[in-house]
Amino acid sequence: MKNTTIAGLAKAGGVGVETVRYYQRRGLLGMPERSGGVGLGGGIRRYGEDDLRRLRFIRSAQTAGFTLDEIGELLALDASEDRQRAQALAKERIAALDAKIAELEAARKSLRRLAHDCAANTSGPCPIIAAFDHG
Amino acid sequence: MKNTTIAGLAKAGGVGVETVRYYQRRGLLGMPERSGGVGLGGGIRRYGEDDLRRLRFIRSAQTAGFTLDEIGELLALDASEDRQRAQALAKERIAALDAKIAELEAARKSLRRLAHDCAANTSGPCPIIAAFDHG
DNA sequence: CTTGACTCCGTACCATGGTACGGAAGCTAT
DNA sequence: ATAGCTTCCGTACCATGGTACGGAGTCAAG
Repeated sequence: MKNTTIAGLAKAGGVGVETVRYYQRRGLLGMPERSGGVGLGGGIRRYGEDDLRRLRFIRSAQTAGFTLDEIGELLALDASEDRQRAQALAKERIAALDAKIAELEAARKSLRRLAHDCAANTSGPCPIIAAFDHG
Repeated sequence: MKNTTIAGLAKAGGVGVETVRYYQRRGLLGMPERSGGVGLGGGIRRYGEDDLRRLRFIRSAQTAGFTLDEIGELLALDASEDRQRAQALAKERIAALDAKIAELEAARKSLRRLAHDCAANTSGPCPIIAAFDHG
C-alpha cells in the first residue's frame, strides 16, 4: 500500500480522488513532491503510509464531529507541544458528544413511540407530530 | 401564546423569523391568511398553537436526523392514512440512529483515550492521530 | 512512439440549511 | 397623523463539505 498514487490513497481511505484533492487544498493533507519531472509540469505525486494515516484520521475526526477547520488544528497539534490545547479540544468534544448522544437517544425514543403507536391502531393516520410532543 | 405574529411564533419555537419564513417557503409551515387587508397588500399573518406544534416538530425531527425534505413528507403523512410509509420512515431512522449513536460512542472512546494519553506523559506532543488508530 | 488511462490544477458547480437585505406596506403608541 | 417598529416578500448571500469539468501533462503497455 505504500508509495501509491492519489487514486490508491483515496481508495485506501475510502474517499474519492477529488476529496483527497480537496483536503490538500484545505491544508489537511500534504502535497508530496512531483517526482519524475522531465517536462514543465513535473511528475506525479506519490503517497505513503503517513498520508493514509492522516487521511483516515481526518475521516475519524469527522465522525467525532470535528469540523475540517478543527481537524486542521488537531493535525497541527499532533506535531506540536501544546498539550493543553489538545486536551481542551478533546474534552470539549467529549462534552459535545455526550450531549449529542443524549439528544439522539431521546429522538430514538420518540421514534420508537411513533413506530409503536403507529402499529397499535389500524386505521387513521399515525400520530407523527404527537410522537415528538414532550420530548 | 395563541394568535401571535411571526416573531412570537419564531421566539416560541426557538428560531429566528427568517427561519420560519424559510420553512414556509419549503412548504413545512403554512401561510395563514393575511387578515386586516385594507390596502393592496392585505394585513398581517397570525399564528396559533398548531403552527407552533408544527414548528417544534420540525426542530425535533431535525435532531432525529431527518432532512427537511423528509420532514415535509412526515408532515404530509401526519395527515394521511399511509401508516405503512410512516412506520417505514420511523424504522429506517431508528436504524440510522442506532448506527450513528454507536459511531459517536466509538468516537467518544477515542477522544477519551486521547485525553487520557495526553494527560499521561508530560512532555512531547499528544498522540492525536494515534488516538484514533484502530477505532 | 502512439494510445489510453491516470494525474495535476484551477475553477465552477452542487446540496443543505439557513441568514441578510431592502423596499413597501401594516400596525401602534404618542 | 406621524414616527418607528414589524411584517411581507423576493432575491441575494453565506458556510460547510464536497463533486464535477476540462485542458494539459505524465506514464505504462503494446
